[in-house]
Amino acid sequence: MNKIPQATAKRLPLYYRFLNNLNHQGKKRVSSKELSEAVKVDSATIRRDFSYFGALGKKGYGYNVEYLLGFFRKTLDQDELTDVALIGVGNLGTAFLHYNFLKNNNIQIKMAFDAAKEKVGTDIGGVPVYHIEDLEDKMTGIKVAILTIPASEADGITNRLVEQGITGILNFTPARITVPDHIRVHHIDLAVELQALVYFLKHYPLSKED
Amino acid sequence: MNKIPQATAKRLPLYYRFLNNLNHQGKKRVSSKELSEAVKVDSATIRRDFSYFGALGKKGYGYNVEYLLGFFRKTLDQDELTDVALIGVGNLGTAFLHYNFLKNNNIQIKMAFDAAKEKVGTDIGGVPVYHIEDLEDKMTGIKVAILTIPASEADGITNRLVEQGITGILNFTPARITVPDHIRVHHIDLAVELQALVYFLKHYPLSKED
DNA sequence: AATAAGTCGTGATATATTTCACAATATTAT
DNA sequence: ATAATATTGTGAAATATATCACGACTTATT
Repeated sequence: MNKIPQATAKRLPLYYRFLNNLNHQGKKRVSSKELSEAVKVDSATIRRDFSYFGALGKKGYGYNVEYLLGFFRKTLDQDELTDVALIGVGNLGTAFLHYNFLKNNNIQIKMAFDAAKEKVGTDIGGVPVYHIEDLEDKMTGIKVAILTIPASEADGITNRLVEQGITGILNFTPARITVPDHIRVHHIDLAVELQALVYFLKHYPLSKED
Repeated sequence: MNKIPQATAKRLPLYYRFLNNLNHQGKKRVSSKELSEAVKVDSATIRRDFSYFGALGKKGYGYNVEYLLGFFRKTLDQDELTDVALIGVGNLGTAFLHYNFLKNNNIQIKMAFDAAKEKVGTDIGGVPVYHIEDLEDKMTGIKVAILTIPASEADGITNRLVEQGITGILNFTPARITVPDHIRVHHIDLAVELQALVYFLKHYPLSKED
């Protein structure tokens, strides 16, 4: 089952969300062409992506929205809830806390940490904010963390997270953190994204979108 | 000159920032191996990336930090300033406004727009906030926009940006916006990123980082 | 001066991803 | 019923990216 290409895996949450929208709109069937226009992914790519999970559609018909949705729900473990901790309740962190992941997703931000006294003890978007000192005490059992702290804090906090037994980190700091091999880190660097866009605009005019 | 792979282009801002750090630390030379450890990119990939720009290093020595930095400064148009407008001054938008892009970068957020009266007229991180109604009036000459608004607003605002003559959009809304072919859109979907990380953790244990 | 160690640049290869294009099948229209 | 149209699933080809591995050259060491 581990033979799904990573590029495909990255598109699954996107497909899932759009199928959910269609379902709410009461749409019963959808073709790869329609889906392609909605999510801006080539229709052949969509069919190929789906095909890794078997023959989910019907020739000449398309895909049954409800069936496909149900299938992805299982595949993406939408039943199983994943608890996440957020470290750093600045503007970016707060944006995450207000994002209602539970609405469509299988992810729940269970707690947040910050060093600022005025934030500790509050509730943001229903998520309690604890002091960063209490990380080890409070975070038992949580395997995924979102890092929205200043770059200068990244290494120190990362080490504590590793110590605590984390398995995945979504790193929004510009620092490229070092972790043992068994821990997965995804980097999202807002400045790099913006710079890359500007670079593409200057050097790859008129090309297709990313 | 347009033959640089996109994957390489996406890493350039990253290299640039780390070279800048090294330079500030007073380091004179650096090898692809050292750089590899810092930015977590395979050293052969780094050498290949650099090689698209010619022979920038010296065999047996490595790369001269200052020279390489100067080279990238030119290549990445670090001299030329790109003005950017930010649409939507919520938590995510505010995070961007506090990010000091000018420090290391060639990008300046020149203005921001929001619909909330209490935000209009203020200055956040040195960036003036205008009312979204005034978008067409104020935004003349700006070619790049960051979209940090609710998904429901995405299509409407996008159309106005297209009308106004935008060429690039960094879209943080979950909506996949539709634009004419000559406009480049990069999507960053925070929920998708988090879901993808969780999916990888469950289905691709122990693999290398992304 | 000779040797050892370090490092680049790159041809070749491996891996990953996307896209084409079409047979097979389902639906719709007449 | 029949023909026309729509759409999947996938082999094959194309494209894109990453990695290996080594000759050539530089620097450091003895």
